[in-house]
Amino acid sequence: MILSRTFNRVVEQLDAVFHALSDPTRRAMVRTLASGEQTVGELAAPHPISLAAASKHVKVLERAGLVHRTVHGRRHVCRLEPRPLAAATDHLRFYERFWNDRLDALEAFVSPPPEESP
Amino acid sequence: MILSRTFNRVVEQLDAVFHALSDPTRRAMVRTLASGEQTVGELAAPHPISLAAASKHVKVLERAGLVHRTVHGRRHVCRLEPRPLAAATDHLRFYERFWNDRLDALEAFVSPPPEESP
DNA sequence: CGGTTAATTAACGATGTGGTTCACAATAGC
DNA sequence: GCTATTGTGAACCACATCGTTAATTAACCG
Repeated sequence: MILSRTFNRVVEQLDAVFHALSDPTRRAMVRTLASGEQTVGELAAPHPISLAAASKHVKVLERAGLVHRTVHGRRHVCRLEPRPLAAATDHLRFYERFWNDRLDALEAFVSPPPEESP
Repeated sequence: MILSRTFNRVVEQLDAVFHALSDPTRRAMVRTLASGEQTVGELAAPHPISLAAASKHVKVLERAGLVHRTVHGRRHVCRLEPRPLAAATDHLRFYERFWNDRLDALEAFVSPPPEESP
């Protein structure tokens, strides 16, 4: 019961992380945050959207656990949280062997390697 | 011009891939496909949804380039395509060093390593 | 041929998304 | 204290999503 609740939390977290990353503006914000903390305004600046829209994006990132916010006076300083990114990467890494095999097979098909000497 | 169009295609592809992965049913389908080809019906079977709903999910995966479909008579056989997964993984791997550093810093904070002998 | 099976398409509804504008709260600074 | 700055919240719009059911297409099979 507790286990299944925990499982659900993990699944929903993954949902939220992938959904957060499915928007190019938010991916750009994450990239920006990788180089250091930024306020909501600074995150919004490079994008042709209103501050209110940017605020919503930040909230999506926050809900996904990708961003942590610290309020300093009237400035909201955002910091990138590494763990959900690591979790998402882990999830994809599950397929690594699979797509290595598949891509190797593809390459082998395109340019077959020389036969071993019999 | 051509370059920017190409860039847009890549960005939209990433959008589509992350969006496709943001749904737990679709992630489960992808996992299933990692163990071999499956028809739409077989992909639908484990999930408590109609075949029509599953068909839509498959279409989303297809649009993201994650799945390739081969029609054999009335059966639509789906195969996992590795490249978009590799692309998404690459995108996340950009942050790998970042979150390694951050997690190391966190761990160091929680349990400081012994001081070097002075 | 007729019936069954596999899958898509269409139409609908509830809900979510991404954007806007405007009003508001709270802090900073003169 | 007044004003400008920073950010959120609410209301709204157009559109996408995820599910349903019902109708339709296409292929297999007895």
